[in-house]
Amino acid sequence: MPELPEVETVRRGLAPAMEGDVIARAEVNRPDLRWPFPANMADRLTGKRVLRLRRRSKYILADLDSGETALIHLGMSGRMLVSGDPLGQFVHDHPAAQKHDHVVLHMENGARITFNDPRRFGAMDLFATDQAEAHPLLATIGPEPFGNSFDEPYLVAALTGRKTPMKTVLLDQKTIAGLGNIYVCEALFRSQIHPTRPACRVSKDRISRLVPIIRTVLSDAIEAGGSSLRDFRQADGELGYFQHSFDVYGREGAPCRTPGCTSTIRRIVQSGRSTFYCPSCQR
DNA sequence: AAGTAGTCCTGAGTGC
DNA sequence: TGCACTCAGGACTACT
Repeated sequence: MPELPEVETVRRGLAPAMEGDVIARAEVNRPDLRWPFPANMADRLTGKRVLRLRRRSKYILADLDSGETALIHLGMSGRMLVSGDPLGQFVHDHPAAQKHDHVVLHMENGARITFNDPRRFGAMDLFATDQAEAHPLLATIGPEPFGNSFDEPYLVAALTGRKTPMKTVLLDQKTIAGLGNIYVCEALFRSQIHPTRPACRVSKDRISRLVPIIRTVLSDAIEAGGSSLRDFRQADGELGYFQHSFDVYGREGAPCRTPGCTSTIRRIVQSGRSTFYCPSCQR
């Protein structure tokens, strides 16, 4: 469930506890999540300084002073807990270990980072920093929505000739990085594009509107995540999925919020996933 | 090549 | 109360 905004919120929550500090000890409680952890992961993390935390799509990347980069993917149910931060940004004590605490990073500064993931769709990997762009998980990912290479000409080219439904195309990480089921539904609603419409049959005008709409949908959510971050700092330190209000996602049968529209939100299934949309507003 | 279906996993929710 | 069942979904793999 964590999509780009949630992952960015997690990255921002981890940064003050990790950037510039040394991993004093890495506790690895199982051999794998979705895939086996890389060989000797605990040893390769221990004693390394985190130079910076980056994000690419839905992946968090921690560049280490060993020349390696640690990749963290939250999958569907992954959460991060920050506790015991001596800088006072996370004021609570270390909590008792929970079920599904798979990896715990003990920082030299006293902070503790706990990666908890009940469904184990998450992942971790380690590789040479200068090989990051060639990593199989990162190599085929499309442009970042906030990057310069995501613009109208790019999106027009990416949609041209594609008969695939718009919903499916935007969910494809090769088209654009970081969108998941929720924000695709929201972006299509705001741009009034019907989710089943073949990509090649969306007008250039609508496509050009879609570019800023995707950015706004995501930045609104990041802003909401930022406010929940401030709450986390006072509360339990848990970083992951946050409450956010949606126009269509999860609102099957509820009234459309477009002023003057009397329709109710519908749910259909596309390639095995729920799509929510307004049958009147989206064409 | 492009598109779809199946797969992994656990917990929450629902119906009987 | 408990059991069986369905659903959630990111992203890979294996088909058509």
